[in-house]
Amino acid sequence: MKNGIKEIARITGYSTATVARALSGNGYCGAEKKEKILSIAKQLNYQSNSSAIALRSGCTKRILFCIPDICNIFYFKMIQGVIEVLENNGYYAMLYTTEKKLAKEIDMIRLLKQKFCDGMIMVSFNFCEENISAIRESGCPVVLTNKYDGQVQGDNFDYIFVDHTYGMALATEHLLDAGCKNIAVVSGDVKEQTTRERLDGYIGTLKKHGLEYDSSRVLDGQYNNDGAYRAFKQFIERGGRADGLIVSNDYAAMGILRFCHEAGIRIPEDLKLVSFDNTDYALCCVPTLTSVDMRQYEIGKYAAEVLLERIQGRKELRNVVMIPKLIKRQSS
Amino acid sequence: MKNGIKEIARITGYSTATVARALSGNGYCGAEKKEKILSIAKQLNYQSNSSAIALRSGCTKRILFCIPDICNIFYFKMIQGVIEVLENNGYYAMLYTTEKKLAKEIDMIRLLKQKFCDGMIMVSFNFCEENISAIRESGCPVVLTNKYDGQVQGDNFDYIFVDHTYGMALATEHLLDAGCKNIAVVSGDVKEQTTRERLDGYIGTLKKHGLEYDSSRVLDGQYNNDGAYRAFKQFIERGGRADGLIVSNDYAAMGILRFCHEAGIRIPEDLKLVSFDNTDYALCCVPTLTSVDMRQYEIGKYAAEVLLERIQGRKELRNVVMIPKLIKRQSS
DNA sequence: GTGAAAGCGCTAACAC
DNA sequence: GTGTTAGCGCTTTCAC
Repeated sequence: MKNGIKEIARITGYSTATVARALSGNGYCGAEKKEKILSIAKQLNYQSNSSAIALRSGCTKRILFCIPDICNIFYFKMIQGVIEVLENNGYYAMLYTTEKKLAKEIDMIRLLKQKFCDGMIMVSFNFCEENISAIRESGCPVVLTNKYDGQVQGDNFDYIFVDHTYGMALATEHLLDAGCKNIAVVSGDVKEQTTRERLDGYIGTLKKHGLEYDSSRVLDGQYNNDGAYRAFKQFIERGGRADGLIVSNDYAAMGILRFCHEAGIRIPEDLKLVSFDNTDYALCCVPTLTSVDMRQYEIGKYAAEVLLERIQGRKELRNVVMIPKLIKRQSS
Repeated sequence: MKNGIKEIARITGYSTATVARALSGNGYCGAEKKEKILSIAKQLNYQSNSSAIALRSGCTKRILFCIPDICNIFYFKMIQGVIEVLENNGYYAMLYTTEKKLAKEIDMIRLLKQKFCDGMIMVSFNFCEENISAIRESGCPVVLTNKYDGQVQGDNFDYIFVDHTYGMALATEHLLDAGCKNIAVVSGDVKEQTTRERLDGYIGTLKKHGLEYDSSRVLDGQYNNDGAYRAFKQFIERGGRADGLIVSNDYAAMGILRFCHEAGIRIPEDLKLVSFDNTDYALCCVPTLTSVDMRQYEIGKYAAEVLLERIQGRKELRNVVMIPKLIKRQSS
């Protein structure tokens, strides 16, 4: 069953060009012919073929949005930001998860190169020689959501990022203001860029206040709920003491709340808690969580805007840095 | 800058057919020629054009996965189920959010008709004449994740669903077993199919035990956190009493936990709580939540499998019903 | 105003 | 083994 423009042309006896003109509204077509064509098209339940249009026009009107993990509340607002901007500009967003795997990232870049999409927004924890050079080779518009220092003039990618160091400084300052003397941190693997950047903010702030940095107070909670629970539990059981705690994200903070409940540690009386991300879940906790808003919505929004500008032909580099914001609630 | 098969043929002096054979591995091509072709292809950074292949082959190797709301933990495991199956079969899943809007659903069906994808999995709270007839007209393979009674032999869609009535019966039975005498429900709008199906399970179980159904104990919490919080708060403040509560999902249950904490209602001592969905967040709460697993992972998995079978040519209808499972935890 | 024809990049049938 | 050619469905000159 084929029912393209050709078929309508055959039935009506007009040329394919005329049919195309009637259907698209571009170019002239007599009123009578147009009516007949539209009626036949409706009857045949005609729909244009998106692959043919993409092939012909060289533009798909879609963009690829790669995130490490779709099952993570952190990305909710970022996704919304991206989708809103694209939708307002007649583009579709296709979501893909890379599961933090380089091979999957490379696969997505390959897809991009195959003109599957007009551009890509990529969230990754590991921008390295391999994926960056693949992005360069693709020659297609790309926006990264991390800082990337090796960018050079003429590159085909831009980046948007949030200042993790500053965010951590905000959290640390806040706890110091609240009178905390021993601030512990439940974070992630220091091999990750984000973890290191945040650690800098923590150490820097302590130093600024003339306080000593004690590495035994910095725990690896793997950015997740159970990891945070176990890391802090172990810390306390080994005799660690803290009156302030900074946790990598709201989900992990829920693990801390759970442990503290079991251990009889009162929040905020015994321990003041600050987490990151300021997701909707920060409001659902008992107590509600003080959290550093990492501007996810704006990241998504600007990433999409910057990408569309590139697609529309901008050549100069464009990078945006977002400033985190501390939202105070019951937990501190 | 064009660098397709034609360009490689021009440079090497071979025919496009030979180049295509060398690149795809289909058909014969002399070793020497092949080597030269591959080397030039690499040099030119050649990648096949996905639109051209889709146009030519009539098959895109992608499927559209439409969900009402991507920012909802309920869908996490369903998404994983879908992605896993598709990935194992060489397909890509494209995620789209319809925001519970009929117009967006219709738009997605239009995309499907435009051969944007080979098939579609659609989650909707509102299968009606309009979207179902659009699906029929599309003639493309589709799987719905709700029960749809109007299906007829020859239809191009299948459905997978979970028995909400049974799930609600499980929850109600469990609370009755635990000794509850007054079981309240925080659910959603009865205009929605799901809400009505669950209500049937609640009323049916009460009746089975010779208990009276009191509609004032069934509250509309809009399936969300704040809605549940406010609905239950109002209920209690107006003098409502309950020793058992069934909440529409884990996220909403967190709103109940928050209210109970404020109101000094102890869980499970004063109020036994059962929620739905059994997401990871049920384990993060204090206390951990008894929750009815709605088999989201399996729904996603089977939806993808059934869809692929359709794409591969199955003509008979295929419908699957999943049985929910109660997972007992601290809250009851 | 309308039609004929070329071509986007690829593949497959057929010829040699 | 390799080349020629037609055509997937659409758009866009260009000619009439």
